[in-house]
Amino acid sequence: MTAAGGPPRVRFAPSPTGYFHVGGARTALYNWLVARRLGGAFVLRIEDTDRERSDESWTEGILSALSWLGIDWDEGPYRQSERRDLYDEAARRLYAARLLYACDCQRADVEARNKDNPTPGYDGFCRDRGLEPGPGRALRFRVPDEGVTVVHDVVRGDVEFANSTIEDFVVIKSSGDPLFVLAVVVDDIAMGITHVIRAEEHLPTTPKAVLLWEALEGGALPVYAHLPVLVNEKRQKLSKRRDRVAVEDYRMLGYLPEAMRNYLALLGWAPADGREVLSLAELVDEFRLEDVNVSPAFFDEKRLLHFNGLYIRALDDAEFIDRSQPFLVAPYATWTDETFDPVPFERLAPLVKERVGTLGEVAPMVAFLFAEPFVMDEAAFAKAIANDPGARPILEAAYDVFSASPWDAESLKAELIAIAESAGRKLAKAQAPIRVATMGSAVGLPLFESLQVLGRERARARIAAALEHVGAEQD
RNA sequence: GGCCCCAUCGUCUAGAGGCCUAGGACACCACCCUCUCAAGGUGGAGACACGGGUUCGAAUCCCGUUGGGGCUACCA
Repeated sequence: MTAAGGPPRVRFAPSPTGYFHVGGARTALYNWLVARRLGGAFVLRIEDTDRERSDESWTEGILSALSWLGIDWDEGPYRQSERRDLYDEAARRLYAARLLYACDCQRADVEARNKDNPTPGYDGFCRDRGLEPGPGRALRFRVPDEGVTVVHDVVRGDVEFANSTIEDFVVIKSSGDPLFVLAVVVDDIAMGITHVIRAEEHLPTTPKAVLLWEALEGGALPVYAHLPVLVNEKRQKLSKRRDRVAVEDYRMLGYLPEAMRNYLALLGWAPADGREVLSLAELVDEFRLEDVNVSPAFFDEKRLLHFNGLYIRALDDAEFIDRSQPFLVAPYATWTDETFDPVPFERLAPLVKERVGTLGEVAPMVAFLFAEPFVMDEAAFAKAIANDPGARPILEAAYDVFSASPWDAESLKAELIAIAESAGRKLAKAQAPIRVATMGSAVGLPLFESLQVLGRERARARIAAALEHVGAEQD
């Protein structure tokens, strides 16, 4: 029987042993969606029973990443390191019921005995030795020799494990510290968890959890849901060491949390119709654990980028300007506070918004306005000016005409069209030298609006400088 | 090796026996739009791993093979 009826209580239980990656974020999201949809509770629990590898700074990173994603918790964060008494008590109960036994086997001994064993794992050597618990002795769970343990999983159906294939697993280390499988079950029971939603990699340990849950008389088993793993381009499970997929990295690159959330939600789940852009409210409303896919999904940054662009363009101008602020200072900005001016930025912002995939791309696009000294892309200069014999007359004409022309985008465009005509070029070809001379790049924001904001003096000064530069090179 | 999971375009997926000549999206290609770059529009190429069943009929159900993945710690 599984827990049913009533609002669900779910938990997200990361271990603070490294940076928070997108796989964990997806798991947290799915848990959160289940809780919010059914009016349940989302419990946050830090699984730091491994004192060697756990570090408080990783916990802080997890908390901040969750907050950034808009995933809030109703209880916690609990820390397993502070709940030691509960695990000790559970172990005492299990030992008293003769479900646990002490073991002093060393790994090497077990392996030596298992040399010819076709089904390796702990061989039960200490099962009936009657060793007293104590320092240097681990406590193992006595797994039934026969029968099967079934894991009822909403996404995978029933998964059966023959008890004969489950070894007598350690529950308390020889140091006396509890092992995660015990801590998890004790906590899930104590916290009234109704749904255990986690990554597929935990599926093999789930029968052990079920055995412990029953041994501890935890009542109705939780509903299990093992989500497909997220994989890299080589189809391997995303790993903190191998793959650069920290949520924090995406945040720093200028991804929007709502875009990340939307993308993550679609990794292993899709709404009934073909919609892909879904608001948080829609996600909460439509997400169903039963509809989660079973096969691994590749975390595709290209697709994430697409979603991010969509979300950025959907921002209204004022919000875009507001959200860009953190990305207009170092290390994104190549200028100093003294040379930055919010007014020109805000005037070009609507044009910037249409052209960036991440907020991290904003600063480079407007750097021509603020960076001192002005930075020139030498390759673009060579192509559009130095190696183009027609560039000089165009620049000279622009330099002259711009001295008196009305200074607005429309007039500037008209002037350049006239210059292009007399140079026998189309506007697309004629604008290149001016663009490179004034903006330092062959690509970027629309030229005329940019010139208008740049200002007559600076525009002409840059054209003059380009002329001088090309003159020097040709001498 | 053992246990377990998975298998639709390169990628994320729709598809729950006839609606499939397999739909959408990203990426890719072409064209249109266009002051560059984007964005946008139109079109194109691109998949049911294989073999057996079951059935009047299978991408959908069953079995097998192959392939991929996870776990196999006194990590989580």
